[in-house]
Amino acid sequence: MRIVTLNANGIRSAARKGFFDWLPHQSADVVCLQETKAHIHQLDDPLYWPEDFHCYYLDADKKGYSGVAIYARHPPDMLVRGLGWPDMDAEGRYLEARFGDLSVVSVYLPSGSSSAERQAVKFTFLDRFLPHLRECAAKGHHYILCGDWNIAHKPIDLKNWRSNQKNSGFLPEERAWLDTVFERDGWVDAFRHANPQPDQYTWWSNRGQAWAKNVGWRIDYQVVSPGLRAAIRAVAIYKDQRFSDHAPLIIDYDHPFPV
Amino acid sequence: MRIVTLNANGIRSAARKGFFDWLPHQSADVVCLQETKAHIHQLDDPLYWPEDFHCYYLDADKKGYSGVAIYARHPPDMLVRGLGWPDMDAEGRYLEARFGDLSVVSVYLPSGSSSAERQAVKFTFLDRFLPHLRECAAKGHHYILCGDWNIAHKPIDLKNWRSNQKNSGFLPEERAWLDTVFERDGWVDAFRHANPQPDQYTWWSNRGQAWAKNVGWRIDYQVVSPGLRAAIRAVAIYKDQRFSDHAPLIIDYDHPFPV
DNA sequence: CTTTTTATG
DNA sequence: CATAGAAAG
Repeated sequence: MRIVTLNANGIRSAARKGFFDWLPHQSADVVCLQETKAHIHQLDDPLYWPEDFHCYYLDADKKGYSGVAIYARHPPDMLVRGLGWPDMDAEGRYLEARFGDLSVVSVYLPSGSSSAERQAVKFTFLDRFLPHLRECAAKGHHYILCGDWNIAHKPIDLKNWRSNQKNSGFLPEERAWLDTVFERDGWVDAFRHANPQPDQYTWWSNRGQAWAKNVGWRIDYQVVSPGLRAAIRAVAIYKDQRFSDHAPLIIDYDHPFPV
Repeated sequence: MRIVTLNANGIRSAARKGFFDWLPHQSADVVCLQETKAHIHQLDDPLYWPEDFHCYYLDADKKGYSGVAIYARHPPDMLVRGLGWPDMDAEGRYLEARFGDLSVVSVYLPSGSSSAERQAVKFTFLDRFLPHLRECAAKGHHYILCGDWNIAHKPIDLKNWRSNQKNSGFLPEERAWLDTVFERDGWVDAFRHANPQPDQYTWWSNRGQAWAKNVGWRIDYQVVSPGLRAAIRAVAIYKDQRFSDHAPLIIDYDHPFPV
Protein backbone atom coordinates (compact mmCIF):
# COMPACT_ATOMS: atom_id res chain seq x y z
CA MET A 1 0.00 0.00 0.00
CA ARG A 2 1.59 3.28 -1.15
CA ILE A 3 0.51 6.68 0.11
CA VAL A 4 1.71 9.99 -1.33
CA THR A 5 1.24 13.35 0.36
CA LEU A 6 2.11 16.79 -1.02
CA ASN A 7 1.46 20.37 -0.12
CA ALA A 8 0.88 21.50 -3.70
CA ASN A 9 1.07 25.26 -3.04
CA GLY A 10 -1.68 25.66 -5.62
CA ILE A 11 -2.84 22.56 -7.44
CA ARG A 12 -2.98 24.52 -10.70
CA SER A 13 0.61 25.63 -10.22
CA ALA A 14 1.67 22.04 -9.43
CA ALA A 15 -0.16 20.91 -12.56
CA ARG A 16 1.79 23.40 -14.68
CA LYS A 17 4.96 21.96 -13.18
CA GLY A 18 4.10 18.42 -14.21
CA PHE A 19 2.56 16.90 -11.08
CA PHE A 20 -0.18 15.17 -13.05
CA ASP A 21 2.32 13.80 -15.53
CA TRP A 22 4.32 12.29 -12.68
CA LEU A 23 1.46 10.97 -10.56
CA PRO A 24 0.26 8.08 -12.78
CA HIS A 25 3.73 6.50 -12.58
CA GLN A 26 3.75 6.34 -8.76
CA SER A 27 1.47 3.34 -8.19
CA ALA A 28 -0.12 5.31 -5.39
CA ASP A 29 -3.10 3.85 -3.59
CA VAL A 30 -3.98 7.13 -1.91
CA VAL A 31 -2.82 10.67 -2.67
CA CYS A 32 -3.27 13.45 -0.12
CA LEU A 33 -2.91 17.08 -1.20
CA GLN A 34 -2.86 20.28 0.80
CA GLU A 35 -3.04 23.92 -0.25
CA THR A 36 -4.98 23.20 -3.40
CA LYS A 37 -5.82 26.95 -3.46
CA ALA A 38 -8.76 26.46 -5.78
CA HIS A 39 -12.50 26.06 -5.65
CA ILE A 40 -13.75 22.83 -7.16
CA HIS A 41 -15.52 24.68 -10.01
CA GLN A 42 -12.09 25.98 -11.07
CA LEU A 43 -10.91 22.39 -11.53
CA ASP A 44 -13.20 21.23 -14.32
CA ASP A 45 -10.23 20.23 -16.49
CA PRO A 46 -10.04 16.36 -16.48
CA LEU A 47 -6.42 16.78 -15.41
CA TYR A 48 -7.69 17.40 -11.88
CA TRP A 49 -9.68 14.14 -11.88
CA PRO A 50 -6.96 11.62 -12.66
CA GLU A 51 -8.08 8.33 -14.11
CA ASP A 52 -7.94 5.32 -11.80
CA PHE A 53 -8.73 7.51 -8.78
CA HIS A 54 -11.79 8.55 -6.88
CA CYS A 55 -11.17 12.25 -6.25
CA TYR A 56 -12.42 14.36 -3.37
CA TYR A 57 -11.81 18.04 -2.73
CA LEU A 58 -12.54 20.12 0.36
CA ASP A 59 -12.13 23.83 -0.34
CA ALA A 60 -11.76 26.85 1.91
CA ASP A 61 -14.52 29.41 1.64
CA LYS A 62 -11.97 32.04 0.66
CA LYS A 63 -10.91 31.93 -2.98
CA GLY A 64 -7.35 30.84 -3.69
CA TYR A 65 -6.71 29.84 -0.08
CA SER A 66 -5.87 26.55 1.64
CA GLY A 67 -7.96 23.50 0.64
CA VAL A 68 -7.21 19.76 0.81
CA ALA A 69 -7.88 16.75 -1.40
CA ILE A 70 -7.72 12.98 -1.44
CA TYR A 71 -7.40 10.77 -4.52
CA ALA A 72 -8.14 7.11 -3.73
CA ARG A 73 -7.63 4.15 -6.04
CA HIS A 74 -10.47 2.33 -4.26
CA PRO A 75 -13.65 4.14 -3.25
CA PRO A 76 -13.73 4.88 0.46
CA ASP A 77 -16.54 3.49 2.57
CA MET A 78 -17.01 6.90 4.08
CA LEU A 79 -15.70 10.42 3.67
CA VAL A 80 -15.42 12.85 6.58
CA ARG A 81 -15.37 16.52 5.52
CA GLY A 82 -13.95 18.71 8.23
CA LEU A 83 -13.61 18.33 11.97
CA GLY A 84 -16.93 19.83 13.04
CA TRP A 85 -15.25 23.13 13.94
CA PRO A 86 -16.94 25.81 11.84
CA ASP A 87 -14.04 28.28 12.01
CA MET A 88 -11.38 25.77 10.90
CA ASP A 89 -13.67 23.91 8.54
CA ALA A 90 -14.28 27.15 6.63
CA GLU A 91 -10.56 27.00 5.83
CA GLY A 92 -10.68 23.54 4.19
CA ARG A 93 -8.10 21.79 6.36
CA TYR A 94 -9.28 18.24 7.08
CA LEU A 95 -10.54 15.48 4.82
CA GLU A 96 -10.71 11.84 5.96
CA ALA A 97 -11.35 8.74 3.84
CA ARG A 98 -12.27 5.50 5.58
CA PHE A 99 -11.43 2.17 3.96
CA GLY A 100 -12.47 -0.78 6.16
CA ASP A 101 -10.34 -0.61 9.31
CA LEU A 102 -8.11 2.16 7.93
CA SER A 103 -8.58 5.90 7.79
CA VAL A 104 -6.39 8.08 5.59
CA VAL A 105 -6.49 11.80 6.37
CA SER A 106 -5.32 14.81 4.40
CA VAL A 107 -4.72 17.62 6.88
CA TYR A 108 -3.29 21.11 6.59
CA LEU A 109 -2.49 22.74 9.92
CA PRO A 110 -2.61 26.55 10.06
CA SER A 111 0.59 28.45 9.46
CA GLY A 112 1.49 30.98 12.12
CA SER A 113 4.16 32.75 10.18
CA SER A 114 2.15 35.66 8.84
CA SER A 115 0.98 37.23 12.12
CA ALA A 116 0.42 36.79 15.84
CA GLU A 117 -3.29 36.38 15.07
CA ARG A 118 -2.59 33.44 12.78
CA GLN A 119 -0.22 31.92 15.35
CA ALA A 120 -3.10 32.11 17.84
CA VAL A 121 -5.31 30.29 15.32
CA LYS A 122 -2.60 27.64 14.97
CA PHE A 123 -2.45 27.14 18.76
CA THR A 124 -6.24 26.89 18.89
CA PHE A 125 -6.10 24.21 16.19
CA LEU A 126 -3.44 22.31 18.15
CA ASP A 127 -5.51 22.56 21.35
CA ARG A 128 -8.50 21.02 19.65
CA PHE A 129 -6.62 18.55 17.46
CA LEU A 130 -5.01 16.64 20.31
CA PRO A 131 -8.42 15.53 21.70
CA HIS A 132 -9.42 14.67 18.14
CA LEU A 133 -6.35 12.45 17.79
CA ARG A 134 -7.26 10.76 21.08
CA GLU A 135 -10.76 10.08 19.79
CA CYS A 136 -9.20 8.55 16.70
CA ALA A 137 -6.96 6.35 18.86
CA ALA A 138 -9.97 5.28 20.92
CA LYS A 139 -11.72 4.02 17.80
CA GLY A 140 -9.28 1.14 17.65
CA HIS A 141 -8.75 1.16 13.91
CA HIS A 142 -5.75 2.28 11.87
CA TYR A 143 -4.99 5.88 10.95
CA ILE A 144 -2.57 7.50 8.54
CA LEU A 145 -2.66 11.27 8.98
CA CYS A 146 -0.96 12.81 5.98
CA GLY A 147 -0.23 16.43 5.53
CA ASP A 148 1.51 19.65 6.27
CA TRP A 149 1.64 19.97 10.05
CA ASN A 150 3.61 23.20 9.86
CA ILE A 151 5.88 22.11 12.76
CA ALA A 152 9.39 20.71 12.63
CA HIS A 153 9.72 18.34 15.57
CA LYS A 154 13.40 18.26 16.51
CA PRO A 155 16.65 20.02 15.60
CA ILE A 156 17.36 17.31 13.02
CA ASP A 157 14.17 18.32 11.23
CA LEU A 158 15.38 21.70 9.98
CA LYS A 159 18.68 23.13 8.82
CA ASN A 160 18.89 26.18 11.07
CA TRP A 161 17.26 25.08 14.29
CA ARG A 162 19.10 27.50 16.57
CA SER A 163 18.04 30.63 14.75
CA ASN A 164 14.47 29.39 14.34
CA GLN A 165 13.57 28.76 17.97
CA LYS A 166 11.56 31.99 18.04
CA ASN A 167 9.93 31.40 14.65
CA SER A 168 6.57 29.82 14.03
CA GLY A 169 7.05 26.19 13.08
CA PHE A 170 9.81 25.53 15.60
CA LEU A 171 8.50 27.20 18.74
CA PRO A 172 9.04 25.27 21.98
CA GLU A 173 5.26 25.07 22.54
CA GLU A 174 4.73 23.62 19.06
CA ARG A 175 7.54 21.10 19.51
CA ALA A 176 6.18 20.10 22.94
CA TRP A 177 2.80 19.52 21.35
CA LEU A 178 4.39 17.12 18.83
CA ASP A 179 6.26 15.48 21.74
CA THR A 180 2.87 14.76 23.28
CA VAL A 181 1.52 13.36 20.01
CA PHE A 182 4.50 11.10 19.36
CA GLU A 183 6.05 10.37 22.74
CA ARG A 184 3.11 10.34 25.15
CA ASP A 185 0.23 9.33 22.88
CA GLY A 186 2.22 6.88 20.77
CA TRP A 187 1.51 8.16 17.29
CA VAL A 188 4.38 7.38 14.91
CA ASP A 189 6.25 9.76 12.62
CA ALA A 190 6.51 7.19 9.83
CA PHE A 191 9.27 8.90 7.88
CA ARG A 192 11.52 9.40 10.89
CA HIS A 193 10.80 5.86 12.13
CA ALA A 194 12.33 4.50 8.92
CA ASN A 195 14.96 7.15 8.23
CA PRO A 196 17.13 8.58 11.01
CA GLN A 197 19.30 10.63 8.66
CA PRO A 198 19.74 14.40 8.97
CA ASP A 199 19.05 16.86 6.14
CA GLN A 200 15.77 15.18 5.20
CA TYR A 201 13.39 18.04 4.51
CA THR A 202 10.02 18.45 2.82
CA TRP A 203 9.84 22.23 2.53
CA TRP A 204 12.24 24.94 1.38
CA SER A 205 11.54 28.64 1.41
CA ASN A 206 11.26 30.27 -1.99
CA ARG A 207 13.47 33.08 -0.78
CA GLY A 208 17.19 33.15 -1.36
CA GLN A 209 18.90 29.89 -2.30
CA ALA A 210 17.10 27.69 0.22
CA TRP A 211 16.43 24.85 -2.23
CA ALA A 212 19.87 24.98 -3.85
CA LYS A 213 21.52 24.95 -0.41
CA ASN A 214 19.04 22.43 1.08
CA VAL A 215 18.09 24.90 3.78
CA GLY A 216 14.82 23.15 4.52
CA TRP A 217 12.32 22.04 7.12
CA ARG A 218 10.61 18.68 7.59
CA ILE A 219 7.06 19.80 8.28
CA ASP A 220 5.12 17.30 6.15
CA TYR A 221 4.33 14.02 7.83
CA GLN A 222 2.57 10.73 7.63
CA VAL A 223 1.55 10.20 11.24
CA VAL A 224 0.36 6.66 11.83
CA SER A 225 -1.41 4.91 14.66
CA PRO A 226 0.77 2.58 16.78
CA GLY A 227 -0.56 -0.58 15.18
CA LEU A 228 0.90 0.47 11.82
CA ARG A 229 4.42 1.06 13.11
CA ALA A 230 5.60 -2.38 12.07
CA ALA A 231 3.98 -1.97 8.65
CA ILE A 232 6.18 0.95 7.57
CA ARG A 233 8.13 -0.58 4.71
CA ALA A 234 9.81 2.22 2.75
CA VAL A 235 9.91 6.00 2.91
CA ALA A 236 11.03 8.63 0.40
CA ILE A 237 11.02 12.35 -0.19
CA TYR A 238 10.82 12.94 -3.94
CA LYS A 239 13.12 15.75 -5.05
CA ASP A 240 13.89 14.90 -8.69
CA GLN A 241 11.21 17.26 -9.86
CA ARG A 242 9.81 20.36 -8.17
CA PHE A 243 6.05 20.69 -8.17
CA SER A 244 5.83 23.06 -5.21
CA ASP A 245 7.87 24.62 -2.45
CA HIS A 246 7.15 21.30 -0.67
CA ALA A 247 8.28 17.87 -1.88
CA PRO A 248 6.08 14.76 -2.10
CA LEU A 249 6.45 12.38 0.84
CA ILE A 250 5.93 8.79 -0.31
CA ILE A 251 5.52 5.90 2.12
CA ASP A 252 4.90 2.22 1.47
CA TYR A 253 3.13 0.11 4.09
CA ASP A 254 2.92 -3.66 4.43
CA HIS A 255 -0.62 -3.41 5.67
CA PRO A 256 -2.83 -4.65 2.85
CA PHE A 257 -5.04 -2.01 1.34
CA PRO A 258 -8.58 -2.76 2.51
CA VAL A 259 -10.85 -3.20 -0.51
CA MET B 1 14.23 67.68 -33.26
CA ARG B 2 13.03 64.14 -32.48
CA ILE B 3 10.23 63.39 -30.07
CA VAL B 4 9.30 59.87 -28.91
CA THR B 5 6.06 59.01 -27.10
CA LEU B 6 5.05 55.66 -25.63
CA ASN B 7 2.36 54.34 -23.36
CA ALA B 8 4.67 52.01 -21.43
CA ASN B 9 1.93 49.96 -19.73
CA GLY B 10 4.17 49.88 -16.66
CA ILE B 11 7.59 51.46 -16.97
CA ARG B 12 9.09 48.56 -15.02
CA SER B 13 7.56 46.09 -17.43
CA ALA B 14 8.83 48.10 -20.41
CA ALA B 15 12.28 48.14 -18.79
CA ARG B 16 12.24 44.33 -18.53
CA LYS B 17 11.39 44.22 -22.23
CA GLY B 18 14.41 46.32 -23.17
CA PHE B 19 12.99 49.84 -23.51
CA PHE B 20 15.98 51.39 -21.76
CA ASP B 21 18.40 49.43 -23.93
CA TRP B 22 16.68 50.78 -27.04
CA LEU B 23 16.17 54.38 -25.96
CA PRO B 24 19.81 55.61 -26.02
CA HIS B 25 20.03 54.70 -29.71
CA GLN B 26 17.07 56.86 -30.75
CA SER B 27 18.67 60.32 -30.65
CA ALA B 28 15.51 61.56 -28.99
CA ASP B 29 15.37 65.15 -27.80
CA VAL B 30 12.25 64.57 -25.72
CA VAL B 31 10.65 61.31 -24.57
CA CYS B 32 7.06 61.28 -23.30
CA LEU B 33 5.78 58.28 -21.37
CA GLN B 34 2.32 57.38 -20.15
CA GLU B 35 1.08 54.68 -17.79
CA THR B 36 4.33 54.49 -15.88
CA LYS B 37 2.33 52.66 -13.15
CA ALA B 38 4.90 53.37 -10.48
CA HIS B 39 5.58 55.82 -7.71
CA ILE B 40 8.84 57.71 -8.10
CA HIS B 41 10.32 56.03 -4.99
CA GLN B 42 9.90 52.68 -6.78
CA LEU B 43 12.16 53.95 -9.57
CA ASP B 44 15.42 54.43 -7.70
CA ASP B 45 17.31 52.17 -10.11
CA PRO B 46 19.50 54.41 -12.33
CA LEU B 47 17.87 52.67 -15.30
CA TYR B 48 14.88 54.94 -14.79
CA TRP B 49 17.04 58.09 -14.94
CA PRO B 50 18.71 57.63 -18.31
CA GLU B 51 21.95 59.50 -18.82
CA ASP B 52 21.83 62.51 -21.11
CA PHE B 53 18.26 63.29 -20.04
CA HIS B 54 16.58 65.44 -17.46
CA CYS B 55 13.85 63.18 -16.12
CA TYR B 56 10.49 64.20 -14.66
CA TYR B 57 7.75 61.94 -13.33
CA LEU B 58 4.19 62.78 -12.34
CA ASP B 59 2.55 59.90 -10.50
CA ALA B 60 -1.05 59.06 -9.71
CA ASP B 61 -1.90 58.93 -6.02
CA LYS B 62 -3.02 55.33 -6.42
CA LYS B 63 -0.17 52.81 -6.48
CA GLY B 64 0.48 51.03 -9.75
CA TYR B 65 -1.93 53.27 -11.67
CA SER B 66 -1.53 55.73 -14.55
CA GLY B 67 1.34 58.24 -14.27
CA VAL B 68 3.24 60.17 -16.94
CA ALA B 69 6.87 61.18 -17.50
CA ILE B 70 9.04 63.40 -19.66
CA TYR B 71 12.74 62.87 -20.38
CA ALA B 72 14.33 65.94 -21.94
CA ARG B 73 17.82 66.21 -23.41
CA HIS B 74 17.89 69.91 -22.51
CA PRO B 75 16.51 71.18 -19.22
CA PRO B 76 13.11 72.80 -19.65
CA ASP B 77 12.65 76.43 -18.65
CA MET B 78 9.52 75.43 -16.79
CA LEU B 79 7.62 72.32 -15.86
CA VAL B 80 3.84 72.26 -15.44
CA ARG B 81 2.57 69.43 -13.27
CA GLY B 82 -1.10 68.74 -13.85
CA LEU B 83 -3.91 70.82 -15.24
CA GLY B 84 -5.14 72.40 -12.02
CA TRP B 85 -8.03 69.92 -11.79
CA PRO B 86 -7.63 68.10 -8.48
CA ASP B 87 -9.63 65.02 -9.51
CA MET B 88 -7.69 64.42 -12.75
CA ASP B 89 -4.37 65.59 -11.33
CA ALA B 90 -4.63 62.91 -8.64
CA GLU B 91 -4.45 60.43 -11.52
CA GLY B 92 -1.11 61.70 -12.91
CA ARG B 93 -2.25 62.49 -16.45
CA TYR B 94 -0.59 65.74 -17.59
CA LEU B 95 3.01 66.91 -17.54
CA GLU B 96 4.21 69.85 -19.64
CA ALA B 97 7.80 70.93 -20.30
CA ARG B 98 8.42 74.40 -21.73
CA PHE B 99 11.52 75.08 -23.81
CA GLY B 100 11.63 78.64 -25.09
CA ASP B 101 8.68 79.07 -27.49
CA LEU B 102 7.84 75.35 -27.45
CA SER B 103 5.86 73.24 -24.99
CA VAL B 104 6.05 69.46 -25.07
CA VAL B 105 3.29 67.67 -23.15
CA SER B 106 2.95 64.07 -21.99
CA VAL B 107 -0.75 63.40 -21.56
CA TYR B 108 -2.75 60.27 -20.75
CA LEU B 109 -6.48 60.64 -21.32
CA PRO B 110 -8.76 58.46 -19.18
CA SER B 111 -9.87 55.12 -20.58
CA GLY B 112 -13.60 54.53 -20.57
CA SER B 113 -13.46 50.83 -21.30
CA SER B 114 -13.76 49.49 -17.78
CA SER B 115 -17.13 50.99 -16.76
CA ALA B 116 -19.77 53.60 -17.44
CA GLU B 117 -18.37 55.58 -14.50
CA ARG B 118 -14.93 55.73 -16.10
CA GLN B 119 -16.48 56.68 -19.45
CA ALA B 120 -18.16 59.58 -17.64
CA VAL B 121 -14.75 60.60 -16.23
CA LYS B 122 -13.35 60.46 -19.77
CA PHE B 123 -16.14 62.73 -21.07
CA THR B 124 -15.52 65.14 -18.19
CA PHE B 125 -11.84 65.23 -19.12
CA LEU B 126 -12.70 65.93 -22.76
CA ASP B 127 -15.12 68.72 -21.72
CA ARG B 128 -12.41 70.43 -19.73
CA PHE B 129 -9.51 69.67 -22.05
CA LEU B 130 -10.92 71.49 -25.09
CA PRO B 131 -10.90 74.89 -23.28
CA HIS B 132 -7.40 74.02 -22.06
CA LEU B 133 -6.29 73.44 -25.67
CA ARG B 134 -7.81 76.77 -26.64
CA GLU B 135 -5.86 78.48 -23.87
CA CYS B 136 -2.71 76.85 -25.22
CA ALA B 137 -3.53 78.07 -28.71
CA ALA B 138 -4.11 81.58 -27.39
CA LYS B 139 -0.62 81.66 -25.90
CA GLY B 140 0.82 81.93 -29.38
CA HIS B 141 3.72 79.59 -28.91
CA HIS B 142 4.26 76.07 -30.24
CA TYR B 143 2.82 72.93 -28.67
CA ILE B 144 3.44 69.24 -29.17
CA LEU B 145 0.93 67.24 -27.15
CA CYS B 146 2.19 63.67 -26.97
CA GLY B 147 0.36 60.79 -25.48
CA ASP B 148 -2.38 58.23 -25.33
CA TRP B 149 -5.59 60.05 -26.17
CA ASN B 150 -7.62 56.82 -25.97
CA ILE B 151 -9.64 57.77 -29.04
CA ALA B 152 -9.25 56.55 -32.61
CA HIS B 153 -10.31 59.40 -34.87
CA LYS B 154 -11.56 57.87 -38.13
CA PRO B 155 -12.33 54.42 -39.56
CA ILE B 156 -8.81 54.27 -40.99
CA ASP B 157 -7.47 54.50 -37.43
CA LEU B 158 -8.59 51.06 -36.26
CA LYS B 159 -8.97 47.66 -37.90
CA ASN B 160 -12.55 46.90 -36.96
CA TRP B 161 -14.26 50.26 -37.00
CA ARG B 162 -17.76 48.98 -37.72
CA SER B 163 -17.95 46.67 -34.74
CA ASN B 164 -16.37 49.24 -32.43
CA GLN B 165 -18.78 52.13 -32.92
CA LYS B 166 -20.39 51.35 -29.57
CA ASN B 167 -17.10 50.79 -27.75
CA SER B 168 -15.22 53.34 -25.74
CA GLY B 169 -12.43 54.78 -27.86
CA PHE B 170 -14.48 54.97 -31.06
CA LEU B 171 -17.77 56.41 -29.85
CA PRO B 172 -19.35 59.05 -32.13
CA GLU B 173 -19.11 61.66 -29.31
CA GLU B 174 -15.41 60.93 -28.84
CA ARG B 175 -14.72 61.12 -32.58
CA ALA B 176 -16.70 64.37 -32.83
CA TRP B 177 -14.59 65.80 -30.05
CA LEU B 178 -11.41 65.00 -32.03
CA ASP B 179 -13.08 66.52 -35.12
CA THR B 180 -13.39 69.73 -33.15
CA VAL B 181 -9.77 69.58 -32.04
CA PHE B 182 -8.39 68.88 -35.50
CA GLU B 183 -10.89 70.30 -37.96
CA ARG B 184 -12.36 73.29 -36.18
CA ASP B 185 -9.53 74.34 -33.87
CA GLY B 186 -6.75 73.55 -36.29
CA TRP B 187 -4.57 71.27 -34.19
CA VAL B 188 -2.63 68.82 -36.36
CA ASP B 189 -2.45 65.02 -36.01
CA ALA B 190 1.22 64.93 -36.95
CA PHE B 191 1.39 61.24 -37.78
CA ARG B 192 -1.63 61.32 -40.07
CA HIS B 193 -0.48 64.54 -41.68
CA ALA B 194 2.63 62.75 -42.87
CA ASN B 195 1.28 59.24 -43.38
CA PRO B 196 -2.10 58.65 -45.06
CA GLN B 197 -1.72 54.86 -45.12
CA PRO B 198 -4.23 52.50 -43.51
CA ASP B 199 -3.26 49.84 -40.95
CA GLN B 200 -1.02 52.21 -38.99
CA TYR B 201 -1.78 51.47 -35.36
CA THR B 202 -0.16 52.23 -32.02
CA TRP B 203 -2.10 49.85 -29.75
CA TRP B 204 -3.09 46.21 -29.96
CA SER B 205 -5.14 44.31 -27.39
CA ASN B 206 -3.29 41.65 -25.48
CA ARG B 207 -6.18 39.27 -26.06
CA GLY B 208 -6.29 36.78 -28.87
CA GLN B 209 -3.92 37.32 -31.79
CA ALA B 210 -4.45 41.07 -32.11
CA TRP B 211 -0.76 41.87 -32.51
CA ALA B 212 -0.04 38.96 -34.84
CA LYS B 213 -3.02 39.91 -37.03
CA ASN B 214 -2.40 43.67 -36.72
CA VAL B 215 -5.87 44.17 -35.26
CA GLY B 216 -4.96 47.52 -33.74
CA TRP B 217 -6.03 51.06 -32.96
CA ARG B 218 -4.21 54.33 -33.51
CA ILE B 219 -4.90 56.08 -30.20
CA ASP B 220 -1.45 57.54 -29.46
CA TYR B 221 -0.79 60.93 -31.02
CA GLN B 222 1.54 63.82 -31.33
CA VAL B 223 -0.91 66.70 -31.68
CA VAL B 224 0.84 69.87 -32.77
CA SER B 225 -0.16 73.50 -32.99
CA PRO B 226 -0.82 74.84 -36.49
CA GLY B 227 2.47 76.66 -36.75
CA LEU B 228 4.34 73.33 -36.55
CA ARG B 229 2.43 71.67 -39.38
CA ALA B 230 5.08 72.54 -41.95
CA ALA B 231 7.83 71.34 -39.61
CA ILE B 232 6.71 67.70 -39.53
CA ARG B 233 9.58 65.97 -41.26
CA ALA B 234 9.29 62.22 -40.63
CA VAL B 235 6.95 59.93 -38.69
CA ALA B 236 7.29 56.32 -37.56
CA ILE B 237 5.63 53.73 -35.39
CA TYR B 238 8.32 51.43 -34.01
CA LYS B 239 7.26 47.78 -34.09
CA ASP B 240 10.55 45.87 -34.30
CA GLN B 241 10.53 45.31 -30.56
CA ARG B 242 7.57 45.17 -28.18
CA PHE B 243 7.95 47.11 -24.97
CA SER B 244 4.23 47.39 -24.21
CA ASP B 245 0.80 46.80 -25.70
CA HIS B 246 1.41 50.21 -27.31
CA ALA B 247 4.20 51.00 -29.80
CA PRO B 248 6.49 54.05 -29.65
CA LEU B 249 5.46 56.90 -31.94
CA ILE B 250 8.54 58.76 -33.20
CA ILE B 251 8.31 62.09 -35.00
CA ASP B 252 11.05 64.33 -36.35
CA TYR B 253 10.44 68.04 -36.68
CA ASP B 254 12.36 70.66 -38.64
CA HIS B 255 11.76 73.21 -35.93
CA PRO B 256 15.07 73.68 -34.15
CA PHE B 257 15.08 72.51 -30.59
CA PRO B 258 15.08 75.63 -28.41
CA VAL B 259 18.09 75.57 -26.09
C1' DC C 1 10.07 34.66 -3.43
C1' DT C 2 5.60 32.41 -4.95
C1' DT C 3 0.57 31.62 -5.70
C1' DT C 4 -3.59 33.41 -6.17
C1' DT C 5 -6.75 37.36 -6.15
C1' DT C 6 -8.42 42.07 -7.55
C1' DA C 7 -8.53 46.41 -10.07
C1' DT C 8 -7.67 48.40 -14.22
C1' DG C 9 -7.00 48.84 -18.85
C1' DC D 1 -4.63 39.09 -21.89
C1' DA D 2 -1.21 41.89 -19.10
C1' DT D 3 0.43 45.02 -15.39
C1' DA D 4 0.64 45.85 -10.79
C1' DG D 5 -0.98 45.32 -5.77
C1' DA D 6 -2.76 42.71 -1.92
C1' DA D 7 -3.06 38.80 1.09
C1' DA D 8 -1.02 34.77 2.54
C1' DG D 9 2.51 31.57 3.29
